[in-house]
Amino acid sequence: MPNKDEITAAIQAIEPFKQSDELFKSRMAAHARVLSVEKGQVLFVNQDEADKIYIVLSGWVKLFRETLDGTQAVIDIIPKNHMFGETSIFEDCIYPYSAEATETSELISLPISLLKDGIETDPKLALAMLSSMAKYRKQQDREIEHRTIQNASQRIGCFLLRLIDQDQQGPVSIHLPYDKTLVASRLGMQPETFSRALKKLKDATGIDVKGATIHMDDVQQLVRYSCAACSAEFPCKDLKASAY
Amino acid sequence: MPNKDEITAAIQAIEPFKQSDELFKSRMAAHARVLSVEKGQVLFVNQDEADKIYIVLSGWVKLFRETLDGTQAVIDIIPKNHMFGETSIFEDCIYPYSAEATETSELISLPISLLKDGIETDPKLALAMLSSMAKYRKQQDREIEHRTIQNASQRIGCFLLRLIDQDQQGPVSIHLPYDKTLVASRLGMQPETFSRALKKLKDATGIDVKGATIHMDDVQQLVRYSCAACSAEFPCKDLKASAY
DNA sequence: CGAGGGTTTGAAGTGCATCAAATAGTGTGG
DNA sequence: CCACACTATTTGATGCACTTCAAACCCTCG
Repeated sequence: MPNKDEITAAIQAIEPFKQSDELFKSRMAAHARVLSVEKGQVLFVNQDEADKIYIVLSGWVKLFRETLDGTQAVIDIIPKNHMFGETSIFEDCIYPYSAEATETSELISLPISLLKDGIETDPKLALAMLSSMAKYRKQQDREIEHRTIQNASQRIGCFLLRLIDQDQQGPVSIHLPYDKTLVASRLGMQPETFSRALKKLKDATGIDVKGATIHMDDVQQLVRYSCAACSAEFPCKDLKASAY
Repeated sequence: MPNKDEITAAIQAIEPFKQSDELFKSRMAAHARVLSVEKGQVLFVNQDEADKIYIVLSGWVKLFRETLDGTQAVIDIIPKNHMFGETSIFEDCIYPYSAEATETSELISLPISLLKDGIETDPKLALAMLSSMAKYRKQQDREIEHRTIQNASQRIGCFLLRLIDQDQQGPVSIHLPYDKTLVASRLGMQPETFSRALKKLKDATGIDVKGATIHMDDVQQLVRYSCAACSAEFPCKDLKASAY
């Protein structure tokens, strides 16, 4: 169970809050509630009235939307020290997606009204939010690009590259941050397709796959394969934020 | 050739500028430059240094990125009275995409520094930008969803629905805003696929297609077909902004 | 009328999804 | 420590959706 200091630290770690008013942050910390959730627990569903924002302390939260027949589209998977639910501030306080813990996780929740007030009264915070929103937008644009021009194997390769410290030279080991099934949905493909595409990636680049651990002698093997079908050049600096 | 009043009106029409300071807007108007561009003319390319933002007065501008081998991913197609290039403010003033006129168009350009200053000094403008950014983000989220769970025909149907005044009852006629080839790329499919998928949509819903004009007796025909594979219900209010 | 671009059609191939089933891996209680 | 139950992952077989390449058609505009 996190104590006050850890809560403060978590709030401080959120990108747009870093430079913001200390008083504002301490007010947030004072109103924070810690919650522990089990795997599969739903935090809210699409179109719910939004009264809280959440910060992930540990574990992972999947954001998604689904159709009446249950087909679902994963929008994002939120890692430790990131926030979600905040976009609803600009949308009549309605969550634009559902949120579910993908494993046992610890979160903190904060009243959304606090953040809303903060943004409206502290111009510096508003600017910081703008900047983080713009960054997110860029990621989404790239996501659309990837799904348009990269095939399944290349998308996996690209995903792996974003898990690496991008300036790294020489041999690298990567550990998948969560279930292969979840990675697959994050990349917009079926688990079966993921499995086969990973094998294809292995044959094409010579990477070494053992369970959830992937090893390669040189990052360039992957770069050549995946970044060929992308408008950006490796290292794709701005995307590192999407990593974990 | 647009005169001063038309320029002022165009600036005034941009969503985030509507409520902003009059002085700011007149300063913008004073610095505005009108430019006429031919079909195919490139305004800037991905990674160019960004010194201007643009507003479309007439015609259409395609935003896209492309890989070394020329494959391109269309990010958006900007209609009249909309702005583009402004996201670069938050990204070291580098354009994150290329821009090309898809037909003879009239634009105005504004120094990006003006907008940047405006956002930093006028909190109201910053909030308005935040709000419009959030709206755009929502659209992009939905775009990803569509490409994940809708097939080609459903995407076309959804696109058509967004061209309609969504509360409309009874018979409707729609005219495609631009080339079918361009619509296809906007929806992430090949022209051939578009052609065949449109025919399939016609067979499935009974809509009437004549060249670029599409007629139907009842919008519900399309709604049943397309919105089944979407997490949102018709009318999808917030997406109307993406229409034209 | 002819040229050229936009659009459609046909034929063939590829990639991914789907369904079904086998296998590997993990945690549980005995 | 083993056997069982359950889940994650892989594999196989098959089908459908979309792409690709090629060619025909259509429309518009000089």
